[in-house]
Amino acid sequence: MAGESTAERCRRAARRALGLTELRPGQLEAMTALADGRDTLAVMPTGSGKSAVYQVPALLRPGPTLVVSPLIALQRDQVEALHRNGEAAASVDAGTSARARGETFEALRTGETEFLFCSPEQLARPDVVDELAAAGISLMVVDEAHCVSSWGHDFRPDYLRLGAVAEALGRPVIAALTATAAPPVREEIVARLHLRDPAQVVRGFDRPNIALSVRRMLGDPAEALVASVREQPLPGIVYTATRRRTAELAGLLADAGLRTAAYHGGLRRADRDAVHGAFMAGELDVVVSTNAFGMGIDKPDVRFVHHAEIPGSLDSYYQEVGRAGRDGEPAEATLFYRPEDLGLQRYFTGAVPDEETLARLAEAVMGCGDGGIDRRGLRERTELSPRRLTTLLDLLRRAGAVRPGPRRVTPVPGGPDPEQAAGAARELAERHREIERTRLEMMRRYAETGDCRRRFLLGYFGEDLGGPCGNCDTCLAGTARTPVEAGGPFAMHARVEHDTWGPGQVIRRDEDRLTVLFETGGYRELLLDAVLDQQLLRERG
DNA sequence: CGTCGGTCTGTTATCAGACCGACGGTGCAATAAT
Repeated sequence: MAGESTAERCRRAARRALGLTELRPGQLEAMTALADGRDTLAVMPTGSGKSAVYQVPALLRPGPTLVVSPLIALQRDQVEALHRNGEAAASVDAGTSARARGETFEALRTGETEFLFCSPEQLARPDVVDELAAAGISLMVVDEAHCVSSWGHDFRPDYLRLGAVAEALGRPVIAALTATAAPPVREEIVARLHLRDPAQVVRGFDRPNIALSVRRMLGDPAEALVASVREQPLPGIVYTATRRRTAELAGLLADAGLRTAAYHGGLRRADRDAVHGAFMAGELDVVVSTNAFGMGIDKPDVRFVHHAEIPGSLDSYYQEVGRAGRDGEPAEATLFYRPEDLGLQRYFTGAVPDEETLARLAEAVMGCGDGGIDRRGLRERTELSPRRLTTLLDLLRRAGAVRPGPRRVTPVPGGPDPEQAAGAARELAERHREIERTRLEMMRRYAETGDCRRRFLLGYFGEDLGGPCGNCDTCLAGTARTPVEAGGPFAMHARVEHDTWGPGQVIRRDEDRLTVLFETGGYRELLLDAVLDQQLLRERG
């Protein structure tokens, strides 16, 4: 229809294909940007219709849609949901037979299938990338996009290759979707996925119905935690830091007469599914879990989320807490805090690759001349696992030494020699670890603050809650102060620069101190007096 | 980085404390044995 605006076309498609009569403002904004061919980063809470954000533009744009999703279970859920709407969708994973694979790609090429779901690991296979390139993917969606930042560096390094995959696919429009991402995580998603001038649609992080509190523990919190759960409306989730602890706490809760189960990544598939299913069906009062329990759990009536140990960042914490009270009714989030527990998280952020291995790898690439070497050959020569190889190659790439392509890895002409490259790569890894440590440090400050917890948390995510929230322990105890007047030097959100940590932004302002998020230094707290006396910061326009 | 469990040690224990090493989360894919 000539003259019809993109937004109007999105509304109509949403109504016709998905039966959505109302669109939320953020939803429409993100859809419209994508339908107009603009890369988009959408940060929207679960339950705000993130799927529609990519499905509507997918239907409006010619060419099939690739959806990258971290869990096979999530891929299947989404495929089923699309089938229920009468849309053609499929997924491909390691369990897909060669024959089914062939048929799926064929259907994608002919336009019979609109949506294909797969993991980042599938996209590390050159044959899969070739098939998708032949199908002419027009929209690439990265669901749970915060995984790029939280998993890419070590656990699932194929997340780091998605930007290169997009290039190899002829650079379709990219949609990055997530429920939780603090400003530096957003920046990393944009950079890693090579988003070009993306529309950023960020909708409210605040979940005012969740009461926040921290209980400082001197000894083992188990007893206090069990007592607290017994007084609490059910159901709920208890997060622990180790697998062992899930069984221990689940046992204590069972002794207290609660229907409870332990959950972690080491359980057999069938047991995990059984716990998940029982929790969703309302047959369990409490699931005691490691951080394995989470993505894909969208149960509206979770009444509490307790943490028996501190998690590694506010990003993780808020993601886990966000599983409470999705129905909007009152819910509780309590952190049982012991400073000793920070040690485990410090260990988790630990390892930096050694320079010798990096140099050996750099040497192996450079010793092959300009034509480079394929990944298989590199694996044989260096005896590194595929995962390790991907992680190290990414560091060497950022050090300007190598170009890791889908098949071959080539040296950068005129780049640094292996020793220099290894040194630079190691430094990048060290810097990343330091930033991780500052994120843990922010988690600790949340646990120890006497100020309004919600204001602290939202400040971390880049939002300014005007005054104390009235629904956290510090507000109820009366220790939460009203925020310092805006204005003056180094106001909230002011752009600043530090000699060592480079450019940054003020993300929090207390009476006597500033918290600044530096691009290269991570989160740092600076005493205002010292800042003024020693001129530690300069304000930038 | 901190905890846990085992072993060692010492003006000889029905013992206490030091010391040491192992261990700790998230899932994909691919493979081996039925």
